[in-house]
Amino acid sequence: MATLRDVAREAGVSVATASRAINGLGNVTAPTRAAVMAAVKKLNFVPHSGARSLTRRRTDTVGVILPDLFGEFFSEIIRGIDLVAHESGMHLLLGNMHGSTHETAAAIAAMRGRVDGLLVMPPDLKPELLADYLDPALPTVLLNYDAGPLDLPFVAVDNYQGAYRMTEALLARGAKQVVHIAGPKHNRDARDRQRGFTDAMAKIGGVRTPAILPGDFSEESGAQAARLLVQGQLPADAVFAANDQMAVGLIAGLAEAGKSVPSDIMVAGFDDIPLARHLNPSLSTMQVHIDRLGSTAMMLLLRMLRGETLGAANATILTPELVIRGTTGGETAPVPSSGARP
Amino acid sequence: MATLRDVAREAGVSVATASRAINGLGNVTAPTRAAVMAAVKKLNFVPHSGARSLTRRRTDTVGVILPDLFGEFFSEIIRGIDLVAHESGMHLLLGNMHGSTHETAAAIAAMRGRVDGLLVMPPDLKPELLADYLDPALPTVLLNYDAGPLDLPFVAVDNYQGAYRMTEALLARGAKQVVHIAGPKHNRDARDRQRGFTDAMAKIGGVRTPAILPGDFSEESGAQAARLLVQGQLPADAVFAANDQMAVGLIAGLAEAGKSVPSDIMVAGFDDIPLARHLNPSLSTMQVHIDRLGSTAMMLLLRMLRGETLGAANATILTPELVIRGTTGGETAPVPSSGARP
DNA sequence: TGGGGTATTGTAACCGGTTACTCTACGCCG
DNA sequence: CGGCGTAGAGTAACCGGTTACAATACCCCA
Repeated sequence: MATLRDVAREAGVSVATASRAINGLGNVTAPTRAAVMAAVKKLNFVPHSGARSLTRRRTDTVGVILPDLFGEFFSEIIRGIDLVAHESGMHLLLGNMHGSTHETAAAIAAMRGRVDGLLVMPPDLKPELLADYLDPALPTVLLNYDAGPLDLPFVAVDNYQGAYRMTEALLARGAKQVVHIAGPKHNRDARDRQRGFTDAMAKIGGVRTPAILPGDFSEESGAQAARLLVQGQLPADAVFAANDQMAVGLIAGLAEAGKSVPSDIMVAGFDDIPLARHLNPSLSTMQVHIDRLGSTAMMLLLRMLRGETLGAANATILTPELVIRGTTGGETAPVPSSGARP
Repeated sequence: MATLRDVAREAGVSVATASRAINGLGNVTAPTRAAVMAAVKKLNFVPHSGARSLTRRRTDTVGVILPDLFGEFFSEIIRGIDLVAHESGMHLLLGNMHGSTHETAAAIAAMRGRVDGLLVMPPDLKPELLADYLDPALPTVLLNYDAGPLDLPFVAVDNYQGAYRMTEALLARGAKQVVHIAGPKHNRDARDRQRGFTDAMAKIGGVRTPAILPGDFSEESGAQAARLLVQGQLPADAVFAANDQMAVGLIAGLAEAGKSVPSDIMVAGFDDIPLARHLNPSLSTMQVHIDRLGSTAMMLLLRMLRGETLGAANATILTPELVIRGTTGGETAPVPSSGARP
């Protein structure tokens, strides 16, 4: 692969001149520039981004560290980030914490020198650990995580209010005994959603200790909850799952047990993953514009990269919207949505 | 941010010794190593990956260039790639061609000096252009693309045989008039699937010119096809869509028109996206293990990175499997699947 | 006790660009 | 016609690591 030195030699100029010509800086006569460009073409020269970023002290890349890189939820986040990043000519370096704390540290460390800023979503990491891992000099925006004393800007979903409103809606539709399927115990989103649920049950429903079944955000744990519900003879006329995935599993489990939704029991989820509207009956849920989570965070990061100093005060809280569909007795017709590929 | 020089000074050794100690090479006494490590801890030193890769001439990163970064299809590919890459300690740098040829060139160029190898999926790029863009010295594996004379290794799905087998299955289930909804005209996968369909119709069904409706792989184009089918009074007892997305739109469109699946008309798709099994009735389709597309390509790339010379002869063709579900009158019960996050 | 061998450590070049600073040559002015 | 200002081009330091090679120190044995 040709280097800048090769180009300079070929064009009969110094590396400095070659560099200036290629980067379109001033102080280069037209003929000189032409000669350099000819050499570039001839040698098929492409600047070595690694070397370039070393001296420029800029990589034009942002690191994205998520618990996972796939699934509808993360896929949407990445899409939101990419939308904004691409507009600013930024590249995305993906890191994956694969669920382990140790991996998280490694992922963050591996980013050093490769990125100008970081977007991190550490749903079940302790703030102290995060402080250890992060480089204070590297602009960082957190996703769904308020780091408190670390004073980092973040973008989050108002899980508490969302859960509160969904519970309220279920009660308004006539449910008396609403059961919640919780998410992972240490997961912040899950805890906030559970709080919203219990508060709404207490304040609106007048129920002090509503029934809560364990879950871990997976489809299987939703099916498991259905079994508990039916076999345990738990009285319930509505179930609010902490996320859509569990609601999907729950519905399948209920169907197996011969319960019909929504006539026997109403079901609601949280997130509005694309699948939600395709179920039959379609799933009532709290709509989170997941992609906005990513794009908003990326915009905050861009501001930091431009030199602004941002902190927790610049946090953006996204409010989810109530979407009533078939599983709570709303409209049932599935709505066609976006395009896609093979 | 502390540099290696800082660490060396702090530990009272030379940079060379510091480097050796940090990288665990030999020829460093225990006390020296301890001193260096203490300095590393104290200064919170993290090696600068950019600088490191410049001298090592290795980045431990692979570039992934896809038409898009999101959606269930790409998300699954990324998952497959990550699975293998992560095991080998490799990072993923994502590039996006955003549908434009010019962007594709830019994306590939931006990878130079940042990655050790490339995974590229250029579904509608001309081979000549690809040859211009790619660096012959950079190990590259193509996804769903046989570059012919370029002689690059690739991983692809046997679209022809898959479509043939699905058509065969529909005929075996008693369909007489099978209609195909095609994908984008210039898309290779789409064309191969169409060929498989027409060949099967001719050889098995004895139909020389089967009905084919236009489509573009999007859900909306499937709904559009449903309208054509119903309004055009096209006689059909089965529809084979070139991908699942279109099948989803088709089913919604048929429901709107009062046609019931599978009793009035059978429906089949291709890909087996996660959504397929959640539909009601669930969608019959050709199961492609999309993640394997990614993981297999990554494994080929790893071999090249280890020094093997691979070409088109090393291509892997994945054979999709027939999955009969409710939309062709098979089993109807939805099957719970994998876990996920909020 | 001196010489050879080995284990540690240091010096400095290098990866491939960028850029501060220097040098040269030219045009213009007084 | 001499001196100054400036544009164009070159030299070399530098980004932050790695590593070939040189230098030093230490050990052992004859």
